[in-house]
Amino acid sequence: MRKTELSHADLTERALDEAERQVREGGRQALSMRLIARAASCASGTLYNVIGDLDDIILHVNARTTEALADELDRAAGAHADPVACIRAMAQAYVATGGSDPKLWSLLFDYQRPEGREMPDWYRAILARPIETVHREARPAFLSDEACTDFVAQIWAALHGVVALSITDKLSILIDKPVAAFVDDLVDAHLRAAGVEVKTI
Amino acid sequence: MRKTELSHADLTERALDEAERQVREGGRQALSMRLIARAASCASGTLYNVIGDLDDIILHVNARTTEALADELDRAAGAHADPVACIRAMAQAYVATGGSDPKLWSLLFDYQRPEGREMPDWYRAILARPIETVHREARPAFLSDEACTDFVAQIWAALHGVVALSITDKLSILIDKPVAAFVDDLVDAHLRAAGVEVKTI
DNA sequence: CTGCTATATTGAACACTGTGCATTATCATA
DNA sequence: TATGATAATGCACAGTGTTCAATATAGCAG
Repeated sequence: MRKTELSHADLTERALDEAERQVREGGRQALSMRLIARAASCASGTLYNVIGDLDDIILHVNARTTEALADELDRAAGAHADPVACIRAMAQAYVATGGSDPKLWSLLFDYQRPEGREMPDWYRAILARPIETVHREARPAFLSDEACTDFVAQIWAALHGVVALSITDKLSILIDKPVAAFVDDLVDAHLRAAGVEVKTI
Repeated sequence: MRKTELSHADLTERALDEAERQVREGGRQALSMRLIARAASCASGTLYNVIGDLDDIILHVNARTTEALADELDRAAGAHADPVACIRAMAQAYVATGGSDPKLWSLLFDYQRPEGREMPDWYRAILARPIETVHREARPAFLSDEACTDFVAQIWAALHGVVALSITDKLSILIDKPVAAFVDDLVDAHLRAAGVEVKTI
């Protein structure tokens, strides 16, 4: 029973590659079980055995997107020693990554599990990864763990909002400055509110 | 040509009532042109003549949701004289309204027009309405128009993020305090950052 | 290497979907 | 009332996710 496990891993990868491609190009609407099966060279029924239904496939695509974000945040943080500089860089990395593949991000942001189907634990864990990265890097700038947690939660929600509005073309209703500048202001505001030492320009 | 115009208005209302009901109960997935037609007592083709395709129907449903939000913000603001109290009340009204019909709000937040089809101007105008309400009520708390605009943009994006995360069950990953308390903290932080006089607790 | 069983794969079938369009019916005017 | 324009109809088309009986295959005992 080893051979089938290997080929299952292969098939899963091919299927998710195709699913991701479809979403990137045409959003949730473009996802097609039949086309994924065709691209992965298997029957549609096989996808149900190996991965699951369309909801499960979406979950896996979202997991990939989240891990890509976590990697990007790690990269951004790695380039700076100062925690405040780290926070700024991570915020910019967040919106840059989000803006680079809007359709993929919409799937991540918007997707609600159908009622009666909870998020699996492995998925919750993956969602937590990028947040943990931010917390770890930001921690030295704060006096207590609680202060840091509150700060991270607020800035995370705010950035989520910025990217969501920006993707659906609704940020332009609020402001006309570029997103990057707006994000800088937003981060500044939160740092100031949290009482973190910030250089005034 | 008056009679048909009247019946068109009637049909539109019945169709949108049904569309809204469908979304409220089953989200975007539950929307069905055929079922809307059945409930509105007309053929599906007629909907295309009178309202448009499914994308147009979604736009109209979203317009209704936005106007309901604007009304709710007006109500919340009307109950307070002090601009800071107004801001707090409107923020709470925002998340309360958003949380009360998650599926309807997901449609409003997530919906992206298909490429090549811009948002019509009448829709952009409706989207701007609740933001204008917030700006008008918050204005006295700020020294300049620009300061107020910046504040509104930031708080609006942040609240959008909070509701979006809360709807998709992702806010619990960040914090365990109730949403209302989190929103109070968020508003406080923004007021503090903007240099508005806030009573410390 | 053969025979057999358990497991995996298949693809047709089902009940849907949005949308286009030729056909039919209805309305306003002459 | 007759006629030309306009609007409503519902079938046809090309898709959709998902199920499941039938088929093929893989792993293993002899």
